[in-house]
Amino acid sequence: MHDDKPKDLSAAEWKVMKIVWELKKAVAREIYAIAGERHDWTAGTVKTLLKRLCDKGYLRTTKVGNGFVYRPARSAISVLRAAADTLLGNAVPEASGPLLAHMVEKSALSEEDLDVLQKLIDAKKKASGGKT
Amino acid sequence: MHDDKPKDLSAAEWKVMKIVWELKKAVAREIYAIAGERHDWTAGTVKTLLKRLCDKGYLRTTKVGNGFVYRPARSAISVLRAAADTLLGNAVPEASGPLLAHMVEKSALSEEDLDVLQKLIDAKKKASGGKT
DNA sequence: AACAGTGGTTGACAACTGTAGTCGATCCAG
DNA sequence: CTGGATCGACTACAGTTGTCAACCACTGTT
Repeated sequence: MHDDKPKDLSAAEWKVMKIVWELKKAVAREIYAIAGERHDWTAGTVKTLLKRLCDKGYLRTTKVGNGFVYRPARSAISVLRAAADTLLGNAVPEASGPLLAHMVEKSALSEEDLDVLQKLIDAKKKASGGKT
Repeated sequence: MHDDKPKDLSAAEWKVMKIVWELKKAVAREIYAIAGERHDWTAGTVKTLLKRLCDKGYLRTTKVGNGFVYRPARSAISVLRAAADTLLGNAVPEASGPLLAHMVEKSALSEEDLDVLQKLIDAKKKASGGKT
């Protein structure tokens, strides 16, 4: 296609994306409602953001009746990963550890998530442990 | 002064901050040099960014001779934490686990960092393990 | 004291963002 | 089919960001 360089999301766009990721698919009205509640945005504002997100390739639409059904064109996790990479790229290396620690603390993680992380960390320890 | 609401850093500003965080303190010339190498920015560009960072309260300056010595007004880790919180806030909850996993994989972590994380995760597991 | 360098301040300008209203097409109820 | 409700496209507009050049003040040198 042509999303070679996926343009980054702006703050407001993230918020709209979050709504759509949560709903998985949604029509305008639903999005306006949640966005209105959550951020006090008028429909006009959300319209613009939806449009921009379509243009940027983050949303796919299918015509239905009067309007569209919106659904994510990219998974939340993949977009988040990219954002995380940027964040890590901005981090001075000594800060990565504390940064990760902070995030782990702040996150609500399931047992499974914790297991996965635990294993990952174990593996990393073994891998690096081999140094003199 | 006026850092009630620390304005967010823009992408370019992060890059300059990173340089200053790395150097801990630096004069213009040093920053121009690294920024030039790293991002192909002209001195003019960096000047503007430095100015904006001062205005936003991210850099403190002390007059020395002709110009300033720049140094971070906020620690890298605290700024990163804030950015991380934003990121987590943008994440749909199911994604936090995978997100963290991705970041742990991608980061270069010291043994100590790994220890800290391990303990954190253990603690979390125990805390949540008591259910059923 | 005059000058060349270095560096901060300003001004510029296009692109992107945040916010939102208007308008014409479309759909549903009557 | 007619009228009201929706919805997406388009327009608007101020503020932020990315990029820089021009200008001016201060420094250190000769």
